Amino acid sequence: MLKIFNTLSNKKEVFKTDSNLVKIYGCGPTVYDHPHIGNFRTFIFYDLLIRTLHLNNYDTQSAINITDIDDKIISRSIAEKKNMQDITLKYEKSFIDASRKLKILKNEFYPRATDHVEDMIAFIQKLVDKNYAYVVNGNVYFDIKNYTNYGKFVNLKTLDDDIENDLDKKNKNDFVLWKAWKSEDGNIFWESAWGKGRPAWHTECAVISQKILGNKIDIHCGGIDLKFPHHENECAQIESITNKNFANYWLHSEHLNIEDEKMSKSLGNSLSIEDMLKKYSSNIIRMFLLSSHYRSKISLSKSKLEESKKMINRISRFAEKFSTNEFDFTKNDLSDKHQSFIDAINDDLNTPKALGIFFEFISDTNKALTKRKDLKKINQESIIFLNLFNSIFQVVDIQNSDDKVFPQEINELLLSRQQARDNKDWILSDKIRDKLFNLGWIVEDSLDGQKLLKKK
RNA sequence: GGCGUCGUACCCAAGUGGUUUAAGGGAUCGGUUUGCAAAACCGCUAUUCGUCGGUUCGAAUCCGACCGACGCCUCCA
Repeated sequence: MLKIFNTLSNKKEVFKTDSNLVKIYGCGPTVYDHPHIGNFRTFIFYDLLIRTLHLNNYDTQSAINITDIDDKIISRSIAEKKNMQDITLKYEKSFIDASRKLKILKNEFYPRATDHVEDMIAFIQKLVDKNYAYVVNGNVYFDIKNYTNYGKFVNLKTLDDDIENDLDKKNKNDFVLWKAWKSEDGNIFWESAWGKGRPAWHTECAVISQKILGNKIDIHCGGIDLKFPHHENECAQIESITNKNFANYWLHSEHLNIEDEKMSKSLGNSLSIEDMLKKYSSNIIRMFLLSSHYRSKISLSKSKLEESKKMINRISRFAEKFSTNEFDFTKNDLSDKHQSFIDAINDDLNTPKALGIFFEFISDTNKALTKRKDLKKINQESIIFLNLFNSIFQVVDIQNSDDKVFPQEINELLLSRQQARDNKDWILSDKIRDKLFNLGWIVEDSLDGQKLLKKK
């Protein structure tokens, strides 16, 4: 039984659908710059969610939107004297590339805002017709006073009512649906009944999600900072028209901090995922992100990344003990240990707890292995667990037999080292070990003879 | 200012009323094993969960106050 924390109710709820196909919409990147590791905390969380649904035998259909209409993109395009597309396509590619490298399952849809502007205009017109929106100087605003359900994610009392400088708006928290063209926007605009302009962010997501996934979305997710006002405003637009829940479950992931501060491009403390991947493998980054719960803040630190690396080493060494061509499991073979791992994941995606259970299993199994009894059973149970674990975490590269073929030179060194060992010539044996190390190989002596590992 | 989240060992991090006199990982030190290493294993490291009160037969877990960190209320994953 899968439970997830629904931000609408602020409670863990049992996940229910009337269809086996779960539709998920995740707010994606604004493509004006390279995505950073904090952005990817959220995208890895989406991936975790989808993998967990698959573990529970659901099929999924998911979309992550590409926000390619935005003030920052426009100002950058003007400043750099480039076409808007030259910028957006570059950073969209950067996002997709990093997603692939981080082994994020491919979503069915990556819709761009620019491909749906006509629908947005039609949608805004509907809101205007129904009196939920008003037009001032070519801008269109949503009128929150005309929509009684405003305040799903926020306590309205906390919002103050001063209109301050923005005299166009009736209420301070009215939000813009359509932004009128200004001279700074250059030649970037779309024609509409209200004049030249462009759709605003909240409308982009609202329209795209409905267009791509239909009006029955099971899960809508995003980073915690989008809860208010972005998701509030999406709900207001859609639900004022449909009178139905826009999405049944809203999931929000916490931030990644750096030195106790939120990582963000505007704070200037961001670290691009591209640069991170130069220093740390995708496995390490995944492990780092998944070893805390998605609703807790985490801090980026070198020591934590090093720790993640060591965790992966421990798991990889464990995995190497088993014959890998049998990596296939059926649910019928699950033992209590496997089940408690699944239970942890199904308890609101509790990856740290699940990780603890898996490590406990590794430790127990290593103990059992030293006794060299029940090897067949241990082998099977371990292979199943490794596969189960990896179906969620995806941090172990299972070695296939090709990796066990070593270069000729290395094989010769191994052979002569074995001869030296047979002759109890420890000095020569150690010399060859050092030589192998310098060539990038670690040799270890076990009961079953020499074992060679590639230095990482 | 308003609203909210969090504070668990040297570090990271689960647990959110009794089966926990607090999982798991990292680190340190000692030991087993090994020709020596490495890996693996064993042992040590929180009678205590920010502080102080309260509720309860019983609290890290509920309530209150205080202290500290962070987030949202403006663009943001």
